[in-house]
Amino acid sequence: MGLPRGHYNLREMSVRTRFAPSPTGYLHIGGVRTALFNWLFARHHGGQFLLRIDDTDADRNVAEALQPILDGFRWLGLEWDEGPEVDGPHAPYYQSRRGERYRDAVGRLLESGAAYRDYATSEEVEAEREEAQQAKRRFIYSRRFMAETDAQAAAFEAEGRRAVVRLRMPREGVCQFEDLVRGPVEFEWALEQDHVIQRVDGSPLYHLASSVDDHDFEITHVIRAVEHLSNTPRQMFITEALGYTPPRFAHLPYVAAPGSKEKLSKRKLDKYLQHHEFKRLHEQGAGIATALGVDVRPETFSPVVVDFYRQVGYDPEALVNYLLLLGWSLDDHTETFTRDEMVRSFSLERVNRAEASFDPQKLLAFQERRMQALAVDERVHKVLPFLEQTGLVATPVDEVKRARTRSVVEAAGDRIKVAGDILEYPEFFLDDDAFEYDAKAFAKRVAKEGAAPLLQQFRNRLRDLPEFGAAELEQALHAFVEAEGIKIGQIIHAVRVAVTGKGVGFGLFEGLAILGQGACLRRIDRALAQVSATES
RNA sequence: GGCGGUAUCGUCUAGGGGUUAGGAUACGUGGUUCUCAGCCACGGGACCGGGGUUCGAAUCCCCGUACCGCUACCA
Repeated sequence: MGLPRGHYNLREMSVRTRFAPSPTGYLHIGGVRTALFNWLFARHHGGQFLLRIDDTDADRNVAEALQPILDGFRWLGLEWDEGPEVDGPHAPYYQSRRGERYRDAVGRLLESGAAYRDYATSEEVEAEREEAQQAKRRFIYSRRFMAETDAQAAAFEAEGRRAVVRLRMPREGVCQFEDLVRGPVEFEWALEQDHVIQRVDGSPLYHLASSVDDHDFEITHVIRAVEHLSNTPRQMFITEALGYTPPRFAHLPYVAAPGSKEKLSKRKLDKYLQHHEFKRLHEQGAGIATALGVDVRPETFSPVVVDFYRQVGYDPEALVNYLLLLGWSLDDHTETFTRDEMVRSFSLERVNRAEASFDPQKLLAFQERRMQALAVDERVHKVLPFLEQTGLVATPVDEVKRARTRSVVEAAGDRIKVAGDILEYPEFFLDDDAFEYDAKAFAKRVAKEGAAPLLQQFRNRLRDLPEFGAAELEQALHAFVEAEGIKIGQIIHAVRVAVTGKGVGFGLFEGLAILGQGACLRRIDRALAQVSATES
């Protein structure tokens, strides 16, 4: 504890950070948190944030797999200053198109002796590794197949061997650096392997490409997840061997799975679904997605993936605000941040060092708070696409339906927590004979002994009402209750079920007023007809 | 196995040699109400263990323990 953090002078430096997604087809929630911190750090210092595509290993369709990721960044409002689609002075930003730079770097490393051609097969190296492990020794590659001269290389090649390029790592001393989150860090060089930086086929490996690009793109601060902490020495070695100045490093704790300290993974959805709250989050989303006709297979639809939140109608500000506080805090009480406030107050000094598990409940709480803070019209705007997508209103929506939507949103109030929750109220958009009755609620409230006659009488009162506003309706119902000498519960639930099909919902009088007199009467008649049909 | 990291309510966290260890979320109880949601009030809930230093340790040091990460011709 109390480790000194890095103090450095940023006045003369233009801060440049990067996030480097591989084109996998989805944007991982943990990745977003890392990207967010990079973005915030750059914005805070008035610098640039760039996106670089790590596709050195990709034989897939990069464009297709990249699109959802770029869409995700845009949805979250994490605009990049240089990178795919926007380009910039250091283009291209795809590693697959920078082969020349990497080959050049390998050539220089070879020339200076910082790297060597190695003619061992992976099996041979693996055998050495096994042997060391058996003997409980540290594994250090023998460099048995190292070719230092062209003659040696030719000899190996005559045997039919082909070379990878390995780093000639130091075998004594320590690698030290100051991590901006974790303080001073030390690794023994001798524990480092002679990492491969170029494959047999001549393609570059990650550490080489990354180190070269970070220099080429003038990255000043590499902010990434801790799993890269132990990769740092080899990258510093490459960087320095190339004669470059290494960037500053900051290693963030990773986002852990709900209720655990394990790294959150895209592949373990089944496991997370055993976590009660995570399951609820997923189910709530799946309900909305199903109504939308969205594919909910786990490969594409998972709360681990950012797209999930976009699809079910979360507000990106809520997600970002939640993620910000996962591993970072300003003080002991500030929870809600606007984008400007985040940018203004973010600093690496206040990043936590321990991993933080993803808490679905807290995310939902941020989302609810955010929705509550939005004006009705803003919520209407968010909700409309969901109604359009399900055909509940036409595209584009007409003024009548827009007004109806507004009324429902206003009446539903806090009940609409994510925009997709509007789909809980289809009865306000469907014809009087098209919405469904919840069988259980119907049996309990309408088909129940004595309920129908009361409903019939109250229907007639509604028919005779000159004004059909919520206040008049409330007054009418209370008058009815008093006249009949019944309890309010005996009639109000029956009316709700008859008119909305459900036992639960927002204020009944608001609901009746929204539907209007004609619809209410027709709906009650429909319910009463259904009662007599079952009775006979 | 080796190397590295981390440890405060269930969860996210603030704090930090002497505090009633603070907030948020979740949870419980009560209130408001036509149901649900919300809102209001109240409540229970934490410094991983053991040594050491010290008048005093949750805080500093050491040793354990647990959890996690890395240990690729992946990124």
